[in-house]
Amino acid sequence: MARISNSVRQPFRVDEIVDIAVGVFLERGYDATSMGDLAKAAGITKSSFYYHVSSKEELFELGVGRALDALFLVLKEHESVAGPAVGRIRHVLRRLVEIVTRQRPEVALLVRARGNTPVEKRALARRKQFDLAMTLMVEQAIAEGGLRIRMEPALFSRLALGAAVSVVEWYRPGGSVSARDLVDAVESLVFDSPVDETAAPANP
Amino acid sequence: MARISNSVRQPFRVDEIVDIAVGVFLERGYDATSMGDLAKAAGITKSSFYYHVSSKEELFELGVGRALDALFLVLKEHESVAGPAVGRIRHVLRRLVEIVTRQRPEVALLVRARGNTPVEKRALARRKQFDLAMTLMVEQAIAEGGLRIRMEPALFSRLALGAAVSVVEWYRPGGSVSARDLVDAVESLVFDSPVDETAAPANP
DNA sequence: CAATATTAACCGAACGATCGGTTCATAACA
DNA sequence: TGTTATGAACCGATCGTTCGGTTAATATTG
Repeated sequence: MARISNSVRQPFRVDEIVDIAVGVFLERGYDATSMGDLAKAAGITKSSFYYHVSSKEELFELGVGRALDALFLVLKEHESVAGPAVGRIRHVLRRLVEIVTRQRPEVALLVRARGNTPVEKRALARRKQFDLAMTLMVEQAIAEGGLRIRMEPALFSRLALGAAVSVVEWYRPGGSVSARDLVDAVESLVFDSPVDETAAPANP
Repeated sequence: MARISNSVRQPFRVDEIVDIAVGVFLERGYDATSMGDLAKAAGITKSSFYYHVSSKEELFELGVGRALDALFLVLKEHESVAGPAVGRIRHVLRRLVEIVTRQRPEVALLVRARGNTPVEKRALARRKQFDLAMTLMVEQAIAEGGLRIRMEPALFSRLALGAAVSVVEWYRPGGSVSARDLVDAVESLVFDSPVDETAAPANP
């Protein structure tokens, strides 16, 4: 009926509320998740849940904000701005997979957004900036002669990022494939050839 | 107020209703789309819409059914069962991209399903069978010596399919990239190397 | 062929349930 | 004692769905 004693349970912090929310969003999807579901997952009532966040949309903003912040931080890392563009692409791709494994719920919230509301539109716009940064690196890598692809740079960028991001829909920590292996696997899929290219040369 | 004259407009067929529904689902998402939205898109009232389909869930079933039927038909094609496994994988992957471009709304409905309801669970189970078929081909290709990958077959299968399927979220017919180019691009991403592998050999 | 009966295709209105969100009282903390 | 954190009760809106009624098309009958 009122506040819970600190000796029983510490009061929620906002980031804990967001943790719970994005976790349920990951499993059930954003739209299919009601505020009542989230409150139940937190073990409090809906009205108590609203004490910590002002709206469902705010939870979305906080969630995707985490994902977008993590993505753009990668672009500022030293390995993302120094050296040949091919190496920078490899680094960003590897770090992206790491983020997907570590912040899976938040990334899922981002990549599943349809742009139905202004808030979603803003998130998609920021994501588009990330894609553009990747495309620019691909173009630079081609200019440097370090990358030879048979498609437009934007398409290569989209497919590579798509493969990396698709991981959010099935990866489970502690599952049969480790996060480290996953990073290597995505890089290998994009940069290595699984067939003998000397026999049927794709990049002559 | 009642039935529309045939001279004005032909009555809807069920598949036309499904066409409309999956189209709106693609843009707004299944959960975010109300039956009223669908009726408005069809130009009839909500209750009239219910004359053609019994429930929203039935629309989902009919939609994902289309996608799953198309996928499993690919597995029965001659090029999917004859010849070296590498070639069969290439063919299935290319045909998958074709289906993604041609039946984009239906595929989107399938890959976005979270398994929240029994109907969704059934759809995901069928999809899993398709993934398994792909994995088996990868294993066979490795055994034949036609495929050399640095990861588990199931992982390679998931990433390749993930890259192909990720296309549903951005491809638009008549856009900057044609469906044919897209098919080639996905195959190239998976089977070609964009870097000089003789310098830094990944498959020694 | 004209009258009649039946079915197909639609609409307006309303249903119960659930949605996101609010108000207010109350107990614990500082 | 004022602030913080909670629960009970509740609100209007919207959801998927249903129902009663209406008209166009079609099949049957005389």
